[in-house]
Amino acid sequence: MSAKKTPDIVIGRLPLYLRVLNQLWEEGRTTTNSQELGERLGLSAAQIRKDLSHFGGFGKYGAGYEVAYLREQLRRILHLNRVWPVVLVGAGNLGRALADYPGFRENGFEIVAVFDNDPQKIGLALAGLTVQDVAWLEAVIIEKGIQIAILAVPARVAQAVADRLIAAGIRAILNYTPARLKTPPDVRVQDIDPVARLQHMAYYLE
Amino acid sequence: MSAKKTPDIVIGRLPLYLRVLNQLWEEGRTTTNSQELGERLGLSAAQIRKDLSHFGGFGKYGAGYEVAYLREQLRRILHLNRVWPVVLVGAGNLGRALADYPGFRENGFEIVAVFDNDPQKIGLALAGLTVQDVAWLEAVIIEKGIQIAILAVPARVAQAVADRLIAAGIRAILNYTPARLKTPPDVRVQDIDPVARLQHMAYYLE
DNA sequence: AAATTCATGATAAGAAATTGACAAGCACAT
DNA sequence: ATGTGCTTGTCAATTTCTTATCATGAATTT
Repeated sequence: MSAKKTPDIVIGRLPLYLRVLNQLWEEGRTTTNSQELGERLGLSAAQIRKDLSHFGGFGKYGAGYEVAYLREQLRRILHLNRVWPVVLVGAGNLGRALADYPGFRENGFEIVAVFDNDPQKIGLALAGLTVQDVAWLEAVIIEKGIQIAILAVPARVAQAVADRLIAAGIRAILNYTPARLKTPPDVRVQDIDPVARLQHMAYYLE
Repeated sequence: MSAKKTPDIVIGRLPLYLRVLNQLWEEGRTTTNSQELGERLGLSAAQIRKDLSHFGGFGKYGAGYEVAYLREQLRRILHLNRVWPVVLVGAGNLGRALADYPGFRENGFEIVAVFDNDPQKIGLALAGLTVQDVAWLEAVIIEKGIQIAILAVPARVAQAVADRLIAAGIRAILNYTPARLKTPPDVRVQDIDPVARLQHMAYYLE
């Protein structure tokens, strides 16, 4: 009776599929197939069909997939048929670049509040928002029912801030710090760790 | 006679091990063990031992690992016993934040040149460097023998710039654009895709 | 209307990664 | 010097992930 959960690794590929479908859509294409998707993504056609099969049959035998329909289904599966409000903690160089980045809003994630603890930064205007004192972090998260946070603070305070975020109701953290966050199992963390990525690639260089 | 290659997924964890070892080192610890490393990283002790075993025996039976020694070995394996010069292409919001980020230099990667194609940005001072015309991209890469590039340009020109980088001798690209780069097999790409990460996490929210 | 073509979705096979278990071997205590 | 305790490194077992195969069913052609 175990409801076979879809593997997380499969979920992680769905955003890639969605992005290619968005491209195809912008190119005016109405249909595609697993082979084409695979070529664009550098994955095998079999894998794409297998991944999609976890959620039901989206294609037509002999004809492939309708771009608009599959796109819509993926958006539904990933819960992207809404705009998710996001809090950004940290208004340093990185935080400011993130606040200005239009890609979040364009893809369903809207930064609705920015926090910092530096009096010099509090009150600063940033991408249409005002940097707020981190003291009000919990109040804003609770009031607006926000579930997603972007963490762009110094590594040494990352865990403490994360704890506060989680206590206030945050369930997903995009972690730009190199700290390994300890979180309860129902809180998701994704690390953005460019240094680790460079180090990974350096292995293959000489 | 096939020299069993170490799986890429293992290589990808080594930077995480290294970071924890750096922490332990800063804390003044001289020894550790697979269990402690596992706890700090959220991995099983068995996995850490297995990963390390790909490169030989670094520990002592009954006693664990010497922090300084294991750290040094990992740095050697990852080719981090040197400073890698890096070119940064794109001096927009993101590029500027990356240029200012001290973490690259602190971990063995030094941005030695920044390029853009916008006349407004060319000549700008940026973290001790001057933004150069992207026309000179190849010349600088070749002259300095650079193998690593950070790509922070608009998505629509990402592939074209990547092609130029590769032709000039770049072998590793840290790709901040959402484009899926097509590269020869001997060129490594690591994508930094925060939107995809948020979408991944959104699946688990309600 | 029947036959052919085509790409899916399901299943099976294969490959890869993780976990478990334990002999090996060093350090420390006796 | 011998014994005990502890953690590694390896091998085997298990689990997970990917790839290959093919019957199925829709669309198009004859």
